[in-house]
Amino acid sequence: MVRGIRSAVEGRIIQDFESCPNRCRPLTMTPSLPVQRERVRGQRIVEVRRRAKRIVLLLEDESAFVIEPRMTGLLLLSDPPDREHLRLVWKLSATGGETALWFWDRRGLGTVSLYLKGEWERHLGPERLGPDALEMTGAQWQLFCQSTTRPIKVAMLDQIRVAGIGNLYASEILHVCGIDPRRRACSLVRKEIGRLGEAVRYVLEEAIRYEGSTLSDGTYRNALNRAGSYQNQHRVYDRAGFPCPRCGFAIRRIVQAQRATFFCPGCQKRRLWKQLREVPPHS
DNA sequence: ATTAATGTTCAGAA
DNA sequence: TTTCTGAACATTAA
Repeated sequence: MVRGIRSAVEGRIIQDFESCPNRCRPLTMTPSLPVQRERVRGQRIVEVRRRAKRIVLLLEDESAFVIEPRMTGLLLLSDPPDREHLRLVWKLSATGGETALWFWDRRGLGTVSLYLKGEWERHLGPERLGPDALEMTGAQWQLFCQSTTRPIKVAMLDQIRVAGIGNLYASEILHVCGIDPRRRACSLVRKEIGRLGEAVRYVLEEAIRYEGSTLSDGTYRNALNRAGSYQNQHRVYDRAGFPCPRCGFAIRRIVQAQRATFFCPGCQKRRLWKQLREVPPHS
């Protein structure tokens, strides 16, 4: 998302910031939209940044928008999937006219907050969000695993411990490193933790390269409303009953912490993994 | 026609 | 202190 909107947004001045007329309920916004609007009109957006799963728009007075798309929120430069669920628009100055950044959100679970200088750092800081999954060192993964007795899959979704991994990718990551999602985090041995750290980076970078997963309900789209293609690379997610691409076992769906988990009982063993090889995408 | 499932975060309870 | 539960929401599939 950040890469998709950065060049169109950085350096531009916010001419106006408004809700879009539709029949949806208003989004969660702190402070309220009119207050946000008053504060940001006329200000330049100096930087677009990512922190875990949040998008940060830094303004010239050092306040910042923090956007949480949650499940279905999209930041778009044009061409929304439908008019119905357009929620917000930033009207931006552009050379020779106006451009716009839209927030579209089918379910409306997304949030848009405007924090003052000093405030946003706290909301993105260590009490609210752990280290970014893509920046974790081996030593940090060690500490992470030692820090809890919960199942590894559940722990990976705890954004205070490690920030940036969502439900879909947690299943994919554990399959790549051959770890059973039911294993307690604190039971992993050093070699497994090393593999876990590698798999996190491998899967997330791969998913970013494919521009995310657009599932059957048409969720993620990029800034130009184009579907991603990582769903075609899924090894286990949403593939219950299909053969594992690595060992051929039928993929299973279980529920952990009220969330769906997909894994392969054949090559994600409770104990040590066996030799793993590269997993090709399913056909 | 009703119900379950979908992913994410937070408040509040265990 | 840590972990778990339910609510928030819209839409679709069962």
